[in-house]
Amino acid sequence: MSTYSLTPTSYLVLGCLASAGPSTPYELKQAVAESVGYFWSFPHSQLYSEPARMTAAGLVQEEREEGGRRRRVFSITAVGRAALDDWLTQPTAGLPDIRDVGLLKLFFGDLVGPDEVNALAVAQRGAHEERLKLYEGLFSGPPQSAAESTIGLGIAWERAAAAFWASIAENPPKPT
Amino acid sequence: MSTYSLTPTSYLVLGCLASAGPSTPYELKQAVAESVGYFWSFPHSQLYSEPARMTAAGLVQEEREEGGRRRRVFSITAVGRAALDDWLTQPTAGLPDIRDVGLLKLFFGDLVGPDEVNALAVAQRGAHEERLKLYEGLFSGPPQSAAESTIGLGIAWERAAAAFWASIAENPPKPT
DNA sequence: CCTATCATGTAATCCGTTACATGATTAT
DNA sequence: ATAATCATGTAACGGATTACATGATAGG
Repeated sequence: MSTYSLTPTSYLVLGCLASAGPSTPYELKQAVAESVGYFWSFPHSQLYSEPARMTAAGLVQEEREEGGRRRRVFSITAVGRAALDDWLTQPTAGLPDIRDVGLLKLFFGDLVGPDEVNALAVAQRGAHEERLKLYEGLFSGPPQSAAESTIGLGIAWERAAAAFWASIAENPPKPT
Repeated sequence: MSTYSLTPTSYLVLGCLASAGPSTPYELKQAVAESVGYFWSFPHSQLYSEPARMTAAGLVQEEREEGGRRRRVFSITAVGRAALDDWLTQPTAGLPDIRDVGLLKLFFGDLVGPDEVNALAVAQRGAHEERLKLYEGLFSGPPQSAAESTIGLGIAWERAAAAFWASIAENPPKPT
């Protein structure tokens, strides 16, 4: 047997197929772009290769449309659904790395100078505030689903990050 | 010419070499583990392969110790330092994805049920609080350097995330 | 009709991870 | 001595990104 293992991307695709029903890669791309893609993005090519890999593993099955373009339509199998449920049922206490390029530059800020750190802080603050506005404009009322509730963490993160960079800009760290 | 391009990991290594001076991969590993590794971690094997790649590109040079174990010692070259300064000087307005596995599970929470979502929220809240305590214990006074100031974002993030998951646990999203 | 954009897909490369493996050093 | 742990390194695999490429549709 192969050492095939499912990545978060795999489960993302499985979850989308379970939620939205049979989909073409392009439909997946669109669905991802306006929802989960806000906090977990990747290029569209993976929405072609990942279902293909999972088809080989039996978690997903592929059909072709009859007429016209004969696009591929993927749907989740019972095996795939079981794997997804297994994964969703494990609570996951692990935390992600922040892996923020701006923060990495700040970390090495002493190698350059306060001006460069300040420019970085201003740029980062602006970007976070912009993203915050985008998030705040997405929904009006309280979240209507678990999926919608995820935006809350996005908003909290952007607020925290914008405030952090503002404080860096106001009170730049000076090396001793 | 090769299409060699520097990744954030490359700059991380360059920055460590610029900050700490010539280092062996193991010294890099230790330095990373107790500082930048808190928000940008990777396995130690990359601290062997990455300097090797950069040596080929002329950004870093390698020497071997004389006696005993003849370990590799890497040091940044003038070319490497210039590349690092270039990178540090560009302000980087780009934002990272959150890419949080727990958040991904929450996103698909409607596929399982409120109990599973609650268990997830409790586990995530606990993990974030634990990490928060770790961060808060690292330094006593105000940050003494740009590097130390990065912990501020870590703390802000953990607080925001812990509060978010607490709110999910208290007020679980119910699908309509 | 022509062209710009959307839609759909493939190929190749490479970074990052996982796994393996072996020298040194310390403790008992 | 010998086990255990720390230190150091390599090999191989595969997922993720980048780049390329072509088919449809709509607008002018």
